[in-house]
Amino acid sequence: MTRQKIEIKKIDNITARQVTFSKRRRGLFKKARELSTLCDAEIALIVFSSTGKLFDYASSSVQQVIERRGMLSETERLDHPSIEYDRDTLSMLSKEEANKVRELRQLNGEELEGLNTNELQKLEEQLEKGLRRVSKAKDELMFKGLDELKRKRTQLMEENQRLKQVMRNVAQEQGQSSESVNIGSIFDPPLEDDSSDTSLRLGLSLFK
Amino acid sequence: MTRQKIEIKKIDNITARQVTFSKRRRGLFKKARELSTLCDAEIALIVFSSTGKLFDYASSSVQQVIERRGMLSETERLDHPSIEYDRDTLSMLSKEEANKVRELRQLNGEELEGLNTNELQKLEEQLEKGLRRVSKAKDELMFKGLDELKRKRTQLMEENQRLKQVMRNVAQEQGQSSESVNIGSIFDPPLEDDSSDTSLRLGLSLFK
DNA sequence: AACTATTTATAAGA
DNA sequence: TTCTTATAAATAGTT
Repeated sequence: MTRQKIEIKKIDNITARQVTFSKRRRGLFKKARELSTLCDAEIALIVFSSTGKLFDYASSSVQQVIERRGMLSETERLDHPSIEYDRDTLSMLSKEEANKVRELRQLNGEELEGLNTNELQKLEEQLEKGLRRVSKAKDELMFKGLDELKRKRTQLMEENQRLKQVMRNVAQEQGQSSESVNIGSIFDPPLEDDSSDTSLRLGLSLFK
Repeated sequence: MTRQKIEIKKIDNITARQVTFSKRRRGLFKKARELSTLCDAEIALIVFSSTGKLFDYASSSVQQVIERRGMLSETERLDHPSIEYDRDTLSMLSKEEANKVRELRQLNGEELEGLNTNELQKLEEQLEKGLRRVSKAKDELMFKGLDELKRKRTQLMEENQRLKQVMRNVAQEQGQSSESVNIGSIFDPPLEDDSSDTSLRLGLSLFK
């Protein structure tokens, strides 16, 4: 590709091969990153050198991409058809689907023998559909829910501390005097209502 | 990269993004094939477009490469290109690194002209290192930290509820009688130790 | 690890 | 989509 055009076949010379591997590997990973960034694609790239060394890259995580791929049916993998997904119903469906998927996975071969091919076909479709939804929900959760979770956790810890402090005050005062305590105030700064925390619940439901 | 140099950031225009995806995807897969052939490397490449369409390539089979990767120990997988990382400080590092990476990515050509080659080289190395750290930190967060946060939140909410209930009891009793309240007990059931949890792995097994 | 002559990839436009 | 083309980027062979 430069000083001289090369033929794309295995490089015999070991040193030359390693040099080329090193150069081209960098180029390949760079291209993968660029594609991911430019086009908002989810990418996993796994490379083993001829010496067995592993190099990998993923826009999200290798595990996640592998799992996502695993959720597609064989047909989908071969034909790579597009999958459109409905963001709006995602959160409601994810828990339900996750449960369904879990149940289905627990069915073993023997239990399935009672079903006919058509029923199995439907079951499989349902399973795959559910898995895809779960996968997408997980994507959503991971990229959006985490910060929210952290915030919530901090909030809870703070309130917890407040509550404990008030309890200590109460205990102390009960033990020493009869001075009244303004207990009502501890209920005042309520936790933000959970209903505003859709993505959090969505996320959590996946892992239960 | 031609008629005009482009910045590596998400392409806003949908049409342009799809065109670029299509072109660059071909390029990426070609490079992957060439690397595999020239250097006798085992490669798997999985790409999901932003519309959810799957494209994949493997020199052998995707499944085989995934399995081979899965056979490596976690240490081998995490540490391979000379990155050691500290689990305990990971969450702090990841944000810091993410910021660094973001800043570096935002530097455009003009800003970089002031730096000499050596400095650019270092900058690039730093960037790459940061990217790898961020990627790994994300893995960790996603697969371990999330569940931890979730559990913590649940625990905190439960304790919170307990505390509030006791407070209500106290308030009620103070308002009605002078019967003593065993306040000490509310400090008894401490937060469960974090190290014993396995629910995340159970949950994730759904996806395998 | 650098250099550089060429090939290759590709952004924009048709 | 496909092609064209000017230019940026990658890289094979060299040092």
